[in-house]
Amino acid sequence: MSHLDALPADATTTDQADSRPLLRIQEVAAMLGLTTRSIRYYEEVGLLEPAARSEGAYRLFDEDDVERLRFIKGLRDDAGFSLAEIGQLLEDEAARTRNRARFRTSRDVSERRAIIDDALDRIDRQIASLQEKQDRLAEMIGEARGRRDHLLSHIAELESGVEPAPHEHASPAAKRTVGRARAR
Amino acid sequence: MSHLDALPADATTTDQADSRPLLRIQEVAAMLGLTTRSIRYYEEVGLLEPAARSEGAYRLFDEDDVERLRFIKGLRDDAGFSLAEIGQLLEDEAARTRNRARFRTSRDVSERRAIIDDALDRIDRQIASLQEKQDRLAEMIGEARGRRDHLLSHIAELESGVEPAPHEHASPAAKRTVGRARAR
DNA sequence: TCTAACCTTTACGTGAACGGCAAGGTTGTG
DNA sequence: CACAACCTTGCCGTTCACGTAAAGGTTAGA
Repeated sequence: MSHLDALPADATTTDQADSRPLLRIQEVAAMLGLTTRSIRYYEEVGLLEPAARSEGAYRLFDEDDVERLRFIKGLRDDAGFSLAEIGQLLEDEAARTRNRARFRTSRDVSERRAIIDDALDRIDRQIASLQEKQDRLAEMIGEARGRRDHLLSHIAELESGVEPAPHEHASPAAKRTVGRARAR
Repeated sequence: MSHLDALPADATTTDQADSRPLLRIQEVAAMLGLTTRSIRYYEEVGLLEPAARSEGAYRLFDEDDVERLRFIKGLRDDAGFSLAEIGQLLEDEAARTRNRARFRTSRDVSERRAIIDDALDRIDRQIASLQEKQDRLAEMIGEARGRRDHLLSHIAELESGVEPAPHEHASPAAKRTVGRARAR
């Protein structure tokens, strides 16, 4: 299912009151929790290109632009990618997306197929990158859990035989059966 | 020549008869894939404090320091936390580590218990942070998979309505190694 | 003892990712 | 038409996370 916001019909832009609502930079920024400066900067470094410009050169963003920006923000905030890495992940997807519209009318099947395959490859790379990052995170969580268990074993040690043991690192591996107080 | 005063019998660079080996900054750096500058910087911003200094003020790192640095690197590279956030996660764990020395000598069980409980809380917060980040990553992966499926449906659409394409593509779930070295 | 290879602090430089003006043009509303 | 509230480009400033010398002290080995 889609994840698009149902935005109010009230468009502050040139109301061509039809298919695609176009938003100005401030609206997009507020909507996504970005600053206008950031959005302009992303454009400056080639991460996106607004769908259109008004007569007076105002940037006008469509649904896809917003979606793309949301993705960028996610990659930056949640995944912690640099803008350069994000650029790699997005590559020239914008151009490709535009191409998709162009080739929708194409009757050359193999060409259409090639375009879609290309997009698929790119998405697969995106997923692989994210997955890789998630795996490393999982590993770190595992390590943290290990440290946690280690501490729990110390607690168990305290609660049972309370004498201050000689205590040097590395407790016996037999201490694995520590009751789980509360995890996660 | 500097003043040679009463000096604790050890004061060694490479391990002597001492139980724990102390490493110099370059060794630690090479070992972890960090630069010496980074390590000094982390100390500068309060992320760690080397276990000791040599007589000539060389930084000397023990196992715990290395472990801590490895954790910091993970939080930075894999989880994408800023050094400020890492500082939050590590809090004044350094001071707590010093407390552990007191802990070892303390015979007061409730005090020992308190120290451990505190450490446990901190680790739980670390895990929660990592978990949260992992959840958001999972969400992003889900969205990417959604886009992928969408594309696949387009492919199916193409394949059903036309004659077979001359050459085929790689299998759908081919896991391609996107082995990119991280910059910096 | 001498020396190469480390290390120290101090300090200025740098790229990334914006923040924040200024000076001026554009848009919707009264 | 007036005007506030947007927007534009241009440009300089800032924070973070280091890089890169400079000037000198320390350590281990021959």
